[in-house]
Amino acid sequence: MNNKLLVVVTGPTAVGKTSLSIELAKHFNTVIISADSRQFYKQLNIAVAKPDQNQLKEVEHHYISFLDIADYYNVAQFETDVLQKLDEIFVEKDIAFLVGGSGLYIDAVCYGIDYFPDVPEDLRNSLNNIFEQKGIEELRKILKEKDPEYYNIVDKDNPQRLLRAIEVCLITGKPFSEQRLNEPKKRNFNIIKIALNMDRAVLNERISARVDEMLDAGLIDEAKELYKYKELNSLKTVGYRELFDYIDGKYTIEEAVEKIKTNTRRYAKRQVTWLKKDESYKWFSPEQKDEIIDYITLSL
RNA sequence: GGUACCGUAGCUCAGUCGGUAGAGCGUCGGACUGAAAAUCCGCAGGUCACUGGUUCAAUUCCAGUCGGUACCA
Repeated sequence: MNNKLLVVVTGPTAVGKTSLSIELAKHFNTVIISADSRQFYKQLNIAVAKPDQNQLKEVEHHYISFLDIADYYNVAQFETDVLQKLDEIFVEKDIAFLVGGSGLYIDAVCYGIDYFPDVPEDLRNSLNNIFEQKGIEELRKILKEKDPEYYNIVDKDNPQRLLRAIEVCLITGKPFSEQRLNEPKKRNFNIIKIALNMDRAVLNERISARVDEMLDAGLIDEAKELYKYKELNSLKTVGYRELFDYIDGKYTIEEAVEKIKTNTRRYAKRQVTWLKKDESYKWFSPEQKDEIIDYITLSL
């Protein structure tokens, strides 16, 4: 353990993570690592509320716009990448910020994630085909046979959970549950974790206002440009999906905008649910900049 | 002013041949180890516009009042 410090700054979407973290990074004269799984992609800009050019100039950011929307990427890769990047950063700096709203990605950096081999694309495709043709009951049947222990605890209504467990069983030849150690890994730096939140009604208003701003900034045009890639995983994203449906004539622009707002609210709620479970977060209002600086300073 | 229809959950609406009600959406809560801005689960919520009448019993039938919509003047 050295005396280096990673400061996590997270919270629901639209709470004000970006601008606050830039002020914090400037104050501590250091860099920001993004933990926003959709800001990774260079073609996604408006809907994912990426920091703008000026903000990116003010503070050095890592892991923003470093992937193509067609690239395959995952949490485990992120863990590896960020740990390596932190080694580089901590040569010069004593402190770094990890900022974003993707809770699973933050946890992978802080606690690690169990190792599993990559899944060949055709295996995932064929399992998806089984699901589409035979339904979820078939997935349950397969998993029950391959890994009865995990079958007992898994959410049996959730196709992604079932599919993932089956995948791992098939590529490793061992039950998923056996390989899921779920033990926090040791890090050679200290970590403090800050979560930002505010009154839900106020947050919901901010979400609504931000969506309107995105529309003014040209969100519809951005969606039209990306329409041809709509099947990519990276485009299964709030703000694009709803507009793709609008382009398809599924609903009016007004309906699509309402759906973006609703889905963003739901996303924010899921983020808060995830964070509340982790008691290591220290909660602040985004206005408590001075208190946050004091809190970080005490940990240095 | 007249006629017709309507007024049930936050919204859109179902329903009860009279026995105090439901669905979708939203809200709220939750799960979640390689799709995570993804995926999945759950709960709550209604003086059935108001007042009176008939009835053992009215959200339901009747009358009036108020509000809305359409058409006629």
